[in-house]
Amino acid sequence: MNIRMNPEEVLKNSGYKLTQQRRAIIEVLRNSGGPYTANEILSLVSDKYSGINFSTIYRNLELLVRLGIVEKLNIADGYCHFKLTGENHHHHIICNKCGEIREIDICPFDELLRNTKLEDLDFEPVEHKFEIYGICSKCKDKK
Amino acid sequence: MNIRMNPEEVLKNSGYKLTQQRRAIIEVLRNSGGPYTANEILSLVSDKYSGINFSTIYRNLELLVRLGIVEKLNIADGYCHFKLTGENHHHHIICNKCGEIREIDICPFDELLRNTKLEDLDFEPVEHKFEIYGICSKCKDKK
DNA sequence: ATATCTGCAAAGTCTTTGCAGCACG
DNA sequence: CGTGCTGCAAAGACTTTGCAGATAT
Repeated sequence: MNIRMNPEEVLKNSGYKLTQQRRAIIEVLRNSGGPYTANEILSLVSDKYSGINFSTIYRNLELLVRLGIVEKLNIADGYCHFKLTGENHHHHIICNKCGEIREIDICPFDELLRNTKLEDLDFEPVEHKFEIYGICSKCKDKK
Repeated sequence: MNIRMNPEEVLKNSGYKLTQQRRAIIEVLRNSGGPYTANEILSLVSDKYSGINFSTIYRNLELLVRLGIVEKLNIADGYCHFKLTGENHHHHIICNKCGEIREIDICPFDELLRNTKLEDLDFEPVEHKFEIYGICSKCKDKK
C-alpha cells in the first residue's frame, strides 16, 4: 500500500466502503489540521454530516489508524488525539496552559542511532515519541 | 522540601497523615519497583492491607504525584502508570508485546539545548518525554 | 444482491466524588 | 479530641460492543 495514496484510495483498495461518514471524517481531518480528540472530531464532523454517532467516529478512527491513514497521539492530558498521518516524521510540543499541540521537526532519535548509544539496550526499537511540554508564546504573553 | 527526604517524611512535613494505607502504597512502590497501573497497585497493596479501596489508591496516588513523591507515566497503552520518583532524570523503553517498561539513561534533551535547536521555537520548555517502543530481548527470543 | 457500515442503546473500563464513620497526631 | 482520611456506593468520562436496519459497490 503506497503511502502516497490518499486516504480515500487506501480505504477502497483495502476493501472498505467509502461512506459519507468516512468522507466527512477524512475531510475534517484534512482541512482542519489537528490533532483533535474524538470529541472534537465529532463536533467538527457533525457540522458536515449531522446525525453521525460517536461509535461511528471511534470505529472509523480505529480503522484509519490501522490502515496508517491516521495517527493517534497519547498526550499526557488523558485524551487520545488524532490527525492525518503526514509525510514527514515529526514530534510535538504541547502547551500546559492552553493544550495546543504543535509539530516540530526536531528528532533526537537519528542522532542516538548514529552515536550507537542504543546498541547496549538489547531492544529492537519500532517507534519512538519525543514530546516537550511547556508554555507556548501566546500563553506566555498573556501571563 | 528537600528531594532527599523519604516519602514518609515529605508527607508528614507537608501536614498529611501517615496512614496504614499510605504506608502500604509507598512500601509497595518502594519494594516492587514499577511502574505499575492503579490496578496493579491495588492488587499489590491488598496483599499487605486487605480491604483497601480503589478510591484510596487513586486519591493517594494523586496526592503523592502532587508532592513529587510519585511520577505518573502516560504510556501509549491507555493506562496510567506510577512509580516512585527516582533521583535521576531518565526516560523509558516500552515493549509492545509484554508491556514491560524499562528506564534508560539516554536523554536527548540536553543535547538539543546545547545545539540551540530549541531557540527558534518560541516555547518555554518545562518538561519533556522520550519513549522508545519496540520489542524487548525476552520477547524477541520467544518469537 | 450482499457484505459492510451505521445509529442506537447499552455496557465496559478507568477514574472521581459525596458522605458518614474511623483513625492519626 | 478534631481534622483529615477511608470505605462504600454512586456517578462521571471516555470508549467499546451487539444488533437491526440502511448503504455502498
